[in-house]
Amino acid sequence: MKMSEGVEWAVHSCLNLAWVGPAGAVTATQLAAFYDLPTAYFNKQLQALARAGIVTSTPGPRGGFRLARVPEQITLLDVVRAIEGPTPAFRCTEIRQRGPGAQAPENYLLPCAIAHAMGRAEQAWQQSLADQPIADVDADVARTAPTAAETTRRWFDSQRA
Amino acid sequence: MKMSEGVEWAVHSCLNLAWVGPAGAVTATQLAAFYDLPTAYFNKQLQALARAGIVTSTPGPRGGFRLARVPEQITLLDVVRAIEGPTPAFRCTEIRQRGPGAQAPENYLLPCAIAHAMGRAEQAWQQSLADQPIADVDADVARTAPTAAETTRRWFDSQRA
DNA sequence: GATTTCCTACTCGGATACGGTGTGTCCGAGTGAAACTGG
DNA sequence: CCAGTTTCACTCGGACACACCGTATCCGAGTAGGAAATC
Repeated sequence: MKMSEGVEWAVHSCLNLAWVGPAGAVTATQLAAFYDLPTAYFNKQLQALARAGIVTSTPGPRGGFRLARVPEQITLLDVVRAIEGPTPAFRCTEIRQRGPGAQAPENYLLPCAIAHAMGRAEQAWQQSLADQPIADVDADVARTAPTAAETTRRWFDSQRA
Repeated sequence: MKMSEGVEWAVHSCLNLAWVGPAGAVTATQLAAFYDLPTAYFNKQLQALARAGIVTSTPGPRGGFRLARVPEQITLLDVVRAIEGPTPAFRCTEIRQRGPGAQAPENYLLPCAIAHAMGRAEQAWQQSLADQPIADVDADVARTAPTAAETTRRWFDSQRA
């Protein structure tokens, strides 16, 4: 069970966009170049964020991406679901109803106990993600690497010139 | 991010083994036939459980698998980690240290804030799994489908004859 | 009849192919700005 | 000098290949039990 690599890129992009601010749009090329990552694939992930309403995209010259909301209102769950999709990790295929062990359909009105337990765990995971907005991650970065935000902002500003 | 299908099979197998009891070993062929699933692949999952010390395997005629511990001491986390492996879903590739945005290595002594936040969520997930032994799932099944345990046990007994 | 030997059938276990999803890349549609032309 | 028009470079957006891991399968090593031969 592995999470898509794009999630890491997306969260970093949200942080970068938050640091740059809503004034100017940042292109996918610039965001990819900042980490030396494949441009086109990076763009693909940003499109997913745009579809989810996390960032807004403007085409044409001087276009690019910018945050659609303030960092306080973008949770990690939003970003993860935008990239990974809404499908839960554990998918009950109802094998209990298959084979010679199967009973009458009336016995399967209640959900599978295993799926129930797994769903509970996943809900705990999602809750933890939902409780952490991008702003919180930003605060953690400000505490552990105080110079990162300002340095990043200046680099993107220099690219715009 | 999807979990391996084998997890569902493994948990069901643990429940079935718990219902049959430690007296007689159950073969992979029987467990697979019970749900009408591919035998060889099912065997592969059971091997993973055996490597993790969740079940014990005995070769030869009258051989098979049986639970290595009582259901109270087998958590869902044990089963999931046995099948999925210990690798966490989110793997930080440290892209923050790549590209022109990289700073001096001394700035990266503390762990990445994003990986930290993701790790916190995964820990909540694992904790929820660790808090639910197979015995709890068994109890839930006994509540929602009281006849399942006894019916299953009888079917496997009939196969042994 | 009891014991030893051998054999056979059955089990798990790891090594070997196939397919689907994530990964990576490409080119086209749309847009805004800048340059050019005419008044 | 100013307004209108044209052109063009730049952006996102979706459609197109490649690779790796999960899925599925097969055959071999090992073992227990039973049958046969011997005493």
